[in-house]
Amino acid sequence: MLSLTDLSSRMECRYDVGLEELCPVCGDKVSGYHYGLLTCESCKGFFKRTVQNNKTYACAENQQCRIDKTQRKRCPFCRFQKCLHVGMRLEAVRSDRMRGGRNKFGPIYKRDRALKQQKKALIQACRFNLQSSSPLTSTTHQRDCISPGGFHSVAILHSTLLNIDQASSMSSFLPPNSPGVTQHQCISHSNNCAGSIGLAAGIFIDPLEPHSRLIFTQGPTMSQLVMEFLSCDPDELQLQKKITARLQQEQKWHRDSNTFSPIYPMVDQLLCSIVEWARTSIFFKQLKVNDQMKLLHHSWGELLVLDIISRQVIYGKEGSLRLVTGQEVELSNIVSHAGPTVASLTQRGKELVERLNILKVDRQEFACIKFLILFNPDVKELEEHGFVVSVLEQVEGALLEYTLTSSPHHPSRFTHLLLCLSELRSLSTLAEDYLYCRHLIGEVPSNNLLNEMLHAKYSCT
DNA sequence: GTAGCCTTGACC
DNA sequence: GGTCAAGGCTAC
Repeated sequence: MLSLTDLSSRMECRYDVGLEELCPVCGDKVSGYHYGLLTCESCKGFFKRTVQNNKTYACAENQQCRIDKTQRKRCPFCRFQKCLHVGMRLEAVRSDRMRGGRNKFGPIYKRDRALKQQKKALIQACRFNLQSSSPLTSTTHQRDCISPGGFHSVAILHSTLLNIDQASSMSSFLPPNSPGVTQHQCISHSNNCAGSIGLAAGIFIDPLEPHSRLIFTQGPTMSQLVMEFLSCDPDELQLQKKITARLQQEQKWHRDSNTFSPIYPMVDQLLCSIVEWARTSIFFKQLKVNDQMKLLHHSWGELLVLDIISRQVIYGKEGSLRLVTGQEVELSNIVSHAGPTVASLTQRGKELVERLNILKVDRQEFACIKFLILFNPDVKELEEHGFVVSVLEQVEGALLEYTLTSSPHHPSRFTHLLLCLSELRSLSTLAEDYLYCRHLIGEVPSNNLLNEMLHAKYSCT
């Protein structure tokens, strides 16, 4: 059982990881701001030597070397690519080698410090609020068990992330993409994701000059980042048409079968759209496929619940549940026909929607929350844990700044959003447990993404 | 070549 | 005068 204290200590752990500041390149202890961001002393020196001496390295492997404290010396090529990827600035290395003084990043460092300070204060306030609210009950001991060895079936998600067409229903969600592209390859060899990386790190790669050096522009503002998150969201109308068409096709296919409830294909289609969203999203698409899978196996339930909840806030009507197909179902109908778990889920979901409606949470904030859920540094054995931490910090910073700008008279808005996220996580646990129980009694169709996700989550118990 | 420590100097 | 992010020095 997971108590609120557990949840709180996990949040504490996660945020302390952020606040004690590990080097985003190698995970060593940070010694200060160097060349645009907080890094350790050795990566600072490495970056300086590389740029000052105009060094060129080659990778003996496949340019996907893991860079951590113990292995950072092994591959300078991948280490330097990672330095650039996390946002170290070439132009901060002085060409005239003048010592001392301040550079033009002073105001950026100052703003970053102020944001970190404010975030720390708000998170502490949030933690205090959490500890004084009622305890949660759930069975999420398996949440800590995500590991590559624990997956029974990873075929559908893996091929979806690699964009290999499956016989399964999700194939229509998959536009072309470069399989298995890492952030290193992305920066050094491809312009496909220059827009996203550029926005994230203030880097611009001239599309007409693929072999030109990186051109550094002014760093992105947090509001730019929020807009980037929003632009990753699929168009609701297109999604509605696509899923409706797929469901009609499946209905024809299974016309003679009355074994499965129609809700499962819909959940499965929602999961496909979530995977597709993640796969093409800023930051996520730069991760290695193994890390992508680990993050999605961990967060699919929360993303699913958020998808359903946000649709009610943005498009829904009071007293009814709006489906992704655009249909409306009376909540009273659901409650009267459902068992106690679904009735409880419906009631708690309704209350959460009411809270979000009172807060008037907008699409930008929902877009940020999706990234907060996806980039979870608590997921075990991430190869690029430092990158995930760094993205999470950027998302938190962007959301905090957005709430302070859009609601200057409501400084605790960020805290309220985090509290709503906490309730959403609790709801997700309940929903996942429910789905897994239905799966055990054979109610969930096999060979689909939902089935695979349930297996991945519960296989290590 | 690496990485820890030292020196420098603009900004507050 | 203190701070801190640059470059420099040097033992390994």
